[in-house]
Amino acid sequence: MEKPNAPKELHDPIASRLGYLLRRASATMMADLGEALGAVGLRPVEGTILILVGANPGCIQSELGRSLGIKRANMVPLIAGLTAQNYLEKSPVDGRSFALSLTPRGEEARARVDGIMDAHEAGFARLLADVDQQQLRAALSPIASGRD
Amino acid sequence: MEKPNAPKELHDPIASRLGYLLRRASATMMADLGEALGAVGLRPVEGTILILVGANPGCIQSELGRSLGIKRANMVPLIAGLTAQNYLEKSPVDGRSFALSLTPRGEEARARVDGIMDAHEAGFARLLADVDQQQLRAALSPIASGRD
DNA sequence: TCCTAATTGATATGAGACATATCAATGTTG
DNA sequence: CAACATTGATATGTCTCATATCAATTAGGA
Repeated sequence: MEKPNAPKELHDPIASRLGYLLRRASATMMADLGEALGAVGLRPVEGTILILVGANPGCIQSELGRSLGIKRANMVPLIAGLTAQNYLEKSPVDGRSFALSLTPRGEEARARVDGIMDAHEAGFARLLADVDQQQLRAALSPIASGRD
Repeated sequence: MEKPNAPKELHDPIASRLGYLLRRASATMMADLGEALGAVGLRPVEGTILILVGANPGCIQSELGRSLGIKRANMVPLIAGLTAQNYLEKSPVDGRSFALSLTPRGEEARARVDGIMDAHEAGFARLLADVDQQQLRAALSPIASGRD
């Protein structure tokens, strides 16, 4: 046989499929971001929410959910957790909804998250030296918007 | 105000991040593939396994797991399910592992899955008319291989 | 204005993906 | 042979995501 003691590697006709590549690439980046955000004690979703609230003070959790593709029901524990940890503040705007904003602690965390995300993306951008980043984003955007 | 009755849309400084785009694009394609594969009664993972076993008859489930980035523990119910439904056959090669192969029913399903996946990818390829597909795959591959 | 619709936050609940720890049986290697 | 690694399996826990339902509230059309 050609390579007697080589670890067997399967022929993979799936590896070239776009959907599969997206899934695996996304998982890789999510795992990396998750580790990086461990330094702040936040998960990627939570970091994302802080950034989004920072950019949209006064927004309500339903809007956040729509923007992130997260169902209302699943936003509840997320916002509750961030509020309980004093990252977010709620103030009633309606009889039913609350304007969200960052607490000072939340703003501090948001800034750290932003820096961590920059570094995280820069690391992967290095893997893509010879790829047109603008074109890559242009390619992914319409797919990402496909089902919201 | 500028647009009185427009549904509020948040400013989203996250939407341009590569990792986020990958995650959303991947979710969109997975959902679409999931629907398409509903016609065969298989989930995306299961379809992928049939294709992989078809291309590598005699492989064992640990190899499949490594190739797909699925932990050994999580392969067990997958292979058991496909075997119970008579898509896969096991024959002992070791005292501990089994050579996997497609049953006739499995081969038939594999062929249908392959066709469905082709159509599925073609649909999204249309969204990327002006993007170099080769370059896109070249960009994603190194990221996808980052953490296995 | 009044009645119906839709929206919001909340709760309960279930499916699926993925991880870790552990185990017995079996191979492999020094 | 003895130490180690691998395989399949089981149990278990977390996280994401989905649906159904609810009460309160708001918005819109007749």
